[in-house]
Amino acid sequence: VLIGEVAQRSGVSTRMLRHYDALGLVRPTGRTVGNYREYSEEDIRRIFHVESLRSLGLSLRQIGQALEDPAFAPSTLVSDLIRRTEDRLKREQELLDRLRTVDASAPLAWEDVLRIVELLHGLTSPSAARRQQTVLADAPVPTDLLAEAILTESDPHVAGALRWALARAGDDGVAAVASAVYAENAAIRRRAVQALAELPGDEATAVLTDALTDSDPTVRRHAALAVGTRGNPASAPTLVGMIVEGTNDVEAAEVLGTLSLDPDCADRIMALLTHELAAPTADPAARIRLTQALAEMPAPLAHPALQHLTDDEDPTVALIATSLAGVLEERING
Amino acid sequence: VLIGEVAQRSGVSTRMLRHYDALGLVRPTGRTVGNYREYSEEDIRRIFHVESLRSLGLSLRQIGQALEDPAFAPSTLVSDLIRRTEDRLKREQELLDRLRTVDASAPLAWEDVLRIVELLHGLTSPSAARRQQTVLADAPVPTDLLAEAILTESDPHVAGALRWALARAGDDGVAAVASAVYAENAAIRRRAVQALAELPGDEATAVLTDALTDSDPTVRRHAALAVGTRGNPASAPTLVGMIVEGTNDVEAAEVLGTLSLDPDCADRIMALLTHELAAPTADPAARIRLTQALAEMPAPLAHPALQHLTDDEDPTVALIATSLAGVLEERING
DNA sequence: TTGCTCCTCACGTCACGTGAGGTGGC
DNA sequence: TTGCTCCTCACGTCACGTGAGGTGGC
Repeated sequence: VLIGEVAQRSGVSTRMLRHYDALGLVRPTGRTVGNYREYSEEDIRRIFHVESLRSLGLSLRQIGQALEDPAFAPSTLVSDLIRRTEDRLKREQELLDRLRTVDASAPLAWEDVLRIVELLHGLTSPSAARRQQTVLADAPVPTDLLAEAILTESDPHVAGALRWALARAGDDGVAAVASAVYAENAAIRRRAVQALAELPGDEATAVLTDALTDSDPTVRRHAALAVGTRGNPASAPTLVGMIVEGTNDVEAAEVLGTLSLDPDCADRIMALLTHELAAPTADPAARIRLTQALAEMPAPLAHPALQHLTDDEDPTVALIATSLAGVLEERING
Repeated sequence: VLIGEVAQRSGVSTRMLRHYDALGLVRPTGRTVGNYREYSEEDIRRIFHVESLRSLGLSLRQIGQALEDPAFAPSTLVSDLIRRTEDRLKREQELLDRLRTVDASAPLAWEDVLRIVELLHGLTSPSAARRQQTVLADAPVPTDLLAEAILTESDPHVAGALRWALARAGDDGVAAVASAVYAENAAIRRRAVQALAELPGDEATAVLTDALTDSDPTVRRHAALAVGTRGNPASAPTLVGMIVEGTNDVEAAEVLGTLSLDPDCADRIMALLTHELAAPTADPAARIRLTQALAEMPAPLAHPALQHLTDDEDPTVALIATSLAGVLEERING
């Protein structure tokens, strides 16, 4: 079989078949009288083997070794190829993300492209200081970049700066992070809720209210503090739970106090608090925190409850209740 | 600033800085008396611009144009880069899949690698005939490759051959496709259920029973036929539904007949069938199919029901009921 | 004088495509 | 004779690394 037909049948160009010959990869069995390369069926099978190995990303040199050297085992090379391919895949994915971000900014000139790329480099720098500096620089960071950065930032200071910048950016900040409240990754949901907590407006409130039923406790707690501050009593059970568990309990108690400016709501919160205080499973430290939380409630409701706790069987609770009841009395009388 | 310091500050090798100079990309502003390249701060800024654009995948030639030619707009090039990157990403992903499959087969020699790659090419060939031929060839296809192919095969004939090969492969076939019953993609779940339907054993039955509550109706129906055949009465409502809707109704009726060999089950199925027949919303064609299905039920139960339908207000139903009741009488007496 | 940095020129990498210039078989 | 296939040799691609051989400033 002459080289042209082999090329047709195998899909390998005549140029490459000659190259394989020169490298010694596939030497045609014979030559015609006119010095034409003459391939046997066995040669052609070998060409297909070469192409098979090429489809796995082996270099021609590696293919040569694989087909010649019996001591050259596949295992090491294959796992090496896997590692390298994973690497390239990751880099290509990062490149694509970068390109999409640039494209989304609809640059009119290459200067615009350079601006975005530099911002991007700053925001994804391994140095937290550099990231911080990029956020706080004079050039405002586009909202979508801020949102993206917020959802992946692990350094608390930089995260704070990013949230501040997002809040300053205005209305579209909410839209940019809102969808992340429904992300699969809990860490992303937490960051989204923290960012939304600092953004005003009904839209943010609505999404935060959704987050009250999140599967992740930290998300629920961030949402409860934010939503409670905005006057939604649906946050009350989570806030009481925070006091019981001792996570951000002081802040939670304050928010409950704010919510209690509404009389109906105050009644319901008092019921929750006294229920937890009376629970047989309540641990002493939790009962102390609950007692302290009562002081944030409206005096007419809190005072009788504290009065009742002054002869609690836990002496610490009794002591705190006595003290707080005194403070409330002064407040009422003074 | 001399070239060495520029290289340090920018991270670009002196070799490349000279190359940029030769290409005219970044020409250092001056030369020292000793003919050393002398870069200005402006030159260095330009180097960073070049690196920014390189991080987007532009070639040096494209960077030259971008920085020189004001008419060379980013938009076209950027979307072109995106398209090419998506392409490469896809190819890299396919390569990685191939490599992982090869690695999973733990090849000891390159011949083993070649075998797997050729099977893989055969199974993913765009030609259905080629795929079919690969499945039916003498060399048995490893179970995991069969499973993968089954879940993506769209040609019904090839799919049938794949399921047949999987059933012949023995026990680990179930394990290989079972998890796909919980895949997100409904088409994959359908294929998994169809494959499991042809596999014997309690494990397959358990997974198929799970699929009875799938959100996709086709998945539920395939599961109901399979699970019903294996004697699980939980499939009955779906099977009756298939008769009402006229999808695979004959087969569904047969399976209901088999289930009715158990007297308790027969009573429940009769209740479902007569309930549907009496439903005020039942369409005429559905009532005909339900009437026909009664003939598959045990004669002592089916006969009175058919007798009652002989004076149905739908004359077609009445006619069929009369005829089937006659057949049953013959069967009872004969 | 010794190290160091810089210079230019040029080859090698890797898998090819694309000629140029020439020849053999129908 | 004409068109086709084949031959060898060799340059170009693209972003580099790595010399060789030489020079200027501390």
